[in-house]
Amino acid sequence: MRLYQITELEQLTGIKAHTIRIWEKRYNLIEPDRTSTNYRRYNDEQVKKLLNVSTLLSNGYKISKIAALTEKDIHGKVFELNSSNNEDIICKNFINDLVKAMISFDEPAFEKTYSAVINRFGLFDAMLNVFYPLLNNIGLLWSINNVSPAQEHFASCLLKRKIMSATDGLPLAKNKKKKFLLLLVPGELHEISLLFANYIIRSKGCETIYLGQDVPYENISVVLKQIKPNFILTFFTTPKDEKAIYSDIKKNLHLGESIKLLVSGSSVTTQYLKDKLGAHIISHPKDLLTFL
DNA sequence: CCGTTGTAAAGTGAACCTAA
DNA sequence: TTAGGTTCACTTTACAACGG
Repeated sequence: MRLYQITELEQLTGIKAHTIRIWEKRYNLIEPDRTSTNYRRYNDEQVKKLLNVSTLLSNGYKISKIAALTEKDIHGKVFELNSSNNEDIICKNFINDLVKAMISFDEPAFEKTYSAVINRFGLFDAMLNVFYPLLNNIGLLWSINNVSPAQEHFASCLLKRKIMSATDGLPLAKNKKKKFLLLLVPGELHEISLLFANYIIRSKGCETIYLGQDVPYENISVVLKQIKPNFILTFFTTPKDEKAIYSDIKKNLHLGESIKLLVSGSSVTTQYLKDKLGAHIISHPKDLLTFL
């Protein structure tokens, strides 16, 4: 079983490490094992408990009251809350449920929550309201080390599969005038946003050519010549400043006048690429919808 | 009834130490 | 050098008690 350090717990639950320690001290809320050097190490059950606690907390329960409850009571209360009607709370509960399923590699539970989310929001709003926040929570989109812990991997693989099958279910492109090429350049590894963008574009009836991640620059040139897309959409999520991104694009991507570049991702926060390359900056999935 | 005061709970900040 | 641990003191908030 994987053990978590307190900062990871902070990430997963959104509760400050300091606060977690204080709760431990004042209420014995969660008493983790310690390393030989006295560092706290939390197990899956403890993470789940804290997720439940955070759910109750955001529903107006006092920490002192929560701390007095048994594990079973906490579970019961959280279960009741899932039938509440407040949008924010529902999202938060969904996210917590998904994190819980994820850390215990519980695919059926993940599927169950996934279906509930989709039923409620549809794929588009589910992505915005639940799955992006989830991925942010687990540090996936902004992860610095490109080796994801197994649980992140598990969750992102499931999500990818879901988006792909949703995309497959869409009718074929009707609008042949707009052809999009979607890809990630070498070094960019987080494919989910790209898959989601693919879904959005396809759902608007436009044609897409999906190349996925880690496409060598030589291959891109070949594809460009052959299929002549109207637009290229790509994401930059690995931390890198925009000047470096610019020079990479300038050096490696030879776009003619006829191809418009669309860029997005957490590393693209300014208008720099727009000024330098005339690129269209997508800072939110809704921007993409507007663009279409 | 309403403003004031007291108090406990909850969370935060800072200092200082040790481990990684 | 940074992350994590402990402790104390502080601020903020909620709420009950009080007195006019």
